[in-house]
Amino acid sequence: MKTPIKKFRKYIDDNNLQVTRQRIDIAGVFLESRRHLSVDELYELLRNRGISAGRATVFRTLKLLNKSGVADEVDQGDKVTRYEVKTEDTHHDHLVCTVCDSYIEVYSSQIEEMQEKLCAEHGFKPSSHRLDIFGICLKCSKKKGNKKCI
Amino acid sequence: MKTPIKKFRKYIDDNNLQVTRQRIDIAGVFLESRRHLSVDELYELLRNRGISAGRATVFRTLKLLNKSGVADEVDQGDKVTRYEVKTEDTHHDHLVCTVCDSYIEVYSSQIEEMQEKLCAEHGFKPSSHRLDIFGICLKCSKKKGNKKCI
DNA sequence: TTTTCATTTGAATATGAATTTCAATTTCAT
DNA sequence: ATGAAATTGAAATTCATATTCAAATGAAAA
Repeated sequence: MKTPIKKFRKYIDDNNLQVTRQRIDIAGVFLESRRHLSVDELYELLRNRGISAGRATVFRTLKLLNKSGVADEVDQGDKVTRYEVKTEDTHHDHLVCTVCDSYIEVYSSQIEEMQEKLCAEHGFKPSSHRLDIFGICLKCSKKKGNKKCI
Repeated sequence: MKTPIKKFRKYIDDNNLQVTRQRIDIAGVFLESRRHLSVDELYELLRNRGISAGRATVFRTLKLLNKSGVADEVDQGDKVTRYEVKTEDTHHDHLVCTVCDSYIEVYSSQIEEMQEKLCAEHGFKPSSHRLDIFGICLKCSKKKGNKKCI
């Protein structure tokens, strides 16, 4: 099992790209963070840690991480593309809270199987899918106000 | 059971809006079409039929149709918001072909049930969801070239 | 019908995220 | 160290979405 950072370095090698300070810094902070991050969010996170990197570089590095198979794109339906660290284990779906924007990652092999069956019935060859359930998380449904759930 | 156009008119009435030529024309063409339409696509469709309406009006009318409960937003993951006529029957998921951009609407009550269960396990109150499976449709997988499937 | 007042329209403009440009800088191999 | 090639990042561009505002239209009153 290869670590994300090794995967990233391998991709860089294989494609005759260079290992630069920015790429290492950006990948490092991204991989540590266990959140869904947009370009701007990651850019700010880097700034807060005193790491200098331009937005364009953050943007390009996230694309690179995605192509390396280290990062997955996630679309929370708000027109902003975010990325998450691709887990070694299976694909997962999301329960997205519309009050606090937090999310829970879930996985159901039964649902996956159903999907396979559904595709087969239509002669459709699936390559990826996305299941997002929007609603209200436990914390928020217990609260009165509209404060963020952290 | 109310027809979509009546629903739309009721919404207009209830909100002290006006029934205008443009709104009727735009809603008419949208409801006839059985496709997913973006603002620009619907705008072009209208032009082709010799119906004059500005992009801004098409944009606003689609929002209005959405609020009326006549149109649903669909996100094909390509950063363009499209709308589809909301069906009377249950919600459906999509098998989206990444070669020709066509899609098949599918529905599986079993998958829906699984989703409910999954949410319940996490104390999550679902309000909506989105399941899109991306892959290659039957027609495209039979073809050599990359021509559109229509 | 004519006046009055609010709503609607649509061309133009603004917004904002995604993406690209390009000159300056950095990296790597020699 | 040198030079070719890749990278960086500020600024510009693109493109869909959203808003502005003056002119047009609609509805209600006179």
